[in-house]
Amino acid sequence: MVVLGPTASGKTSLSLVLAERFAGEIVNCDSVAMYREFEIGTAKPSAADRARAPHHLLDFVDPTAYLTAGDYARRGRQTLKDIKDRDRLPIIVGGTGLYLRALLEGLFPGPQRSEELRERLRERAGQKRPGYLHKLLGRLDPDSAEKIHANDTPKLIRAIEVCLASREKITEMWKRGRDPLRGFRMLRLGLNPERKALYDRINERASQMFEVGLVEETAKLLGKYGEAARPLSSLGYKQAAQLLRGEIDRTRAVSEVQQAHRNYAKRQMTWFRREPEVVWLTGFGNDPAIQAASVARVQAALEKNRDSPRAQARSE
RNA sequence: GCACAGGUGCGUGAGCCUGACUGAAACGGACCGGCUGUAACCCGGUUUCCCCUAGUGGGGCGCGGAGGUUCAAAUCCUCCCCUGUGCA
Repeated sequence: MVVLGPTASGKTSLSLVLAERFAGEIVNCDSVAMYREFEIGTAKPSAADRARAPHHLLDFVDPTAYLTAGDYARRGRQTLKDIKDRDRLPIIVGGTGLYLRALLEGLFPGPQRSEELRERLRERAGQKRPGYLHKLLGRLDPDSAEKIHANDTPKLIRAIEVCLASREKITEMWKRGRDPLRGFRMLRLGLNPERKALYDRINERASQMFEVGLVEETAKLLGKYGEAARPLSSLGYKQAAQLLRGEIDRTRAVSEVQQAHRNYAKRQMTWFRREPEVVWLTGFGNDPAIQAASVARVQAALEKNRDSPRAQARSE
């Protein structure tokens, strides 16, 4: 099953209750929480939380390494399979929409990133006129150029990269479809608290992060890895680094982190609204009423699953 | 209480000198949306005074307040209110 929702909606809290109740294991689906040593800014579950259920795909990437949606999907599927083989319930928890989609529905079968190619494209784009990349893609694959906005550089680069590396149009590859996860009946629980209340909680949590040492953690990471650590540019760490460099003061840093989290939550909701078959719950995951409703949903799904012909065939 | 700076849409803040092209740049916010390997990234849109019109369009109000000059004012003039800084 999946527990999804915007930041600060209480996913961790709900998932732990469900894990304890249904012999579950947590599979993280938050892109930044996968990196080691990024603790405070990612609101990772505490040691006490982690003792309540096994956690997977948390803290497994070196801060200087790159992890892509494709890497995550591959590892995630293996993890899900292992949990299932142990006869436990996998509970995917997180807010990174693309990673969740990559895990459940798969990505198209395209080539992996090529740093050299990207470097060259970026360099040339810097020298040429603004519309350069878009025009280039237009020559390689007019259909995809039509779909990607001329200003969206990262997506243009990926499309060009795919076309060049595979000597095929990316739209042709898309037509071949994805490779969805098989062998699971998914139950998706979505947390959707009232916006105003969510924003209040986000503000509160963001300023709390500063109180418990977000800036100190950032300083430590900067000292150890320099700017090379990928997640240093993500929510919270970015502003803490600006504070350390003296570009902004503490008050400003706090309010910018709050703002960034609010904006992020908004975008997450835009993404999740398109997620298929989500059972939406209007409230926070730590709310007992929401937890009770969730337990009931999971219970019902499990019973239905047990009665299904396939499950009976398996048990015979 | 004397001197100077300033009051613009949800916010910051252009425009004011050199009046018409300004319902008001830009950046933010809020909201909506997109995003198939950097995704806590990246990108797009709407909102941005009220009324009439299916729409093109038209009318009114509007840049602290009240008047005035002018064919025409956020922009020029007068007075008033408020804010900040300097001097008493």
